[in-house]
Amino acid sequence: MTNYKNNNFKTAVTIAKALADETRLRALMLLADGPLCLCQIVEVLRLASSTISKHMSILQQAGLVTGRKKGRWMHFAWSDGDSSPEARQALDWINGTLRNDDQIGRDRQRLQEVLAIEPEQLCRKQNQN
Amino acid sequence: MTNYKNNNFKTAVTIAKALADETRLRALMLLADGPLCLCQIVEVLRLASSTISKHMSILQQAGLVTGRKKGRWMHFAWSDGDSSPEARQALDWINGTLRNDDQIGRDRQRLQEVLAIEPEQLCRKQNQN
DNA sequence: TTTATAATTCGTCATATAACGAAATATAGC
DNA sequence: GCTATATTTCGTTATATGACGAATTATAAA
Repeated sequence: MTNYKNNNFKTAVTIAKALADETRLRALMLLADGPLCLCQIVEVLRLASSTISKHMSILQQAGLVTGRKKGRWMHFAWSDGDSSPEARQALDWINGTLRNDDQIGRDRQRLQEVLAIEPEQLCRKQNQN
Repeated sequence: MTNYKNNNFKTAVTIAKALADETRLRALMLLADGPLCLCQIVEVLRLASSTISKHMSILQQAGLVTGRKKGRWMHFAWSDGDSSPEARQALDWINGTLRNDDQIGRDRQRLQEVLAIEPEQLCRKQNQN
């Protein structure tokens, strides 16, 4: 007999909602090979930085992604170790499902181009409009 | 080299969207022990039958659930065998995550009461308001 | 064929969500 | 301290979604 309050339900809904958006899935999959800063994700997905920031916040709240401030830059990464088992399983599912997807492949290709640009130059370009 | 068009992305988004709703997760988990007809799900979740019908349709489109007409009744069940691997993995994830959840447990308990009532009586009650 | 009824579809409303640009915040470098 | 700048927060707008009841559809029984 246990009094343990099993609250996986809220967690699962939060995770599923976080995954239920094309932009967030693409952003999540961009992190497959390592951390990225916001402006790099912005450059690949071609959306406003405020929009991407909100999306990353939702992914963080679901425990799928960690965001660490390194100087002026935020480094977003998959939350492998320190996340809930539910989040880790969800990451496995998404990664297994989308690893070979075409859209994700195109995004990764564009990421390679973006990685060739200095991050500083990238952000300056984005903020000068 | 392959020309195979890998379209998992749309599939994954559809599945994640299907899972991103409390009512749908509860309905999905109600099917853990076997098929149910619409009016039974309606009785447990206490929502309008049109609402539940829409939810089940979304779960079906995502490949998570099958609906078979048996006479006047629809029998909804997990789509174990004939679904996409993505859907099956998603089902595994959700089932593993929510199997011991409190909310899901309460729903199952109520399902036991509902299963004690004849389906015919159940539906008549629902349609006479 | 007519009637009853389980489920679905349709029309409507209220709420939630995603997008943007502008303003605010926080950190690095001077 | 001040200035530049990467990111976040805020306010707004358009679209998506979930709920309901009424109308429709499809099947069983009479």
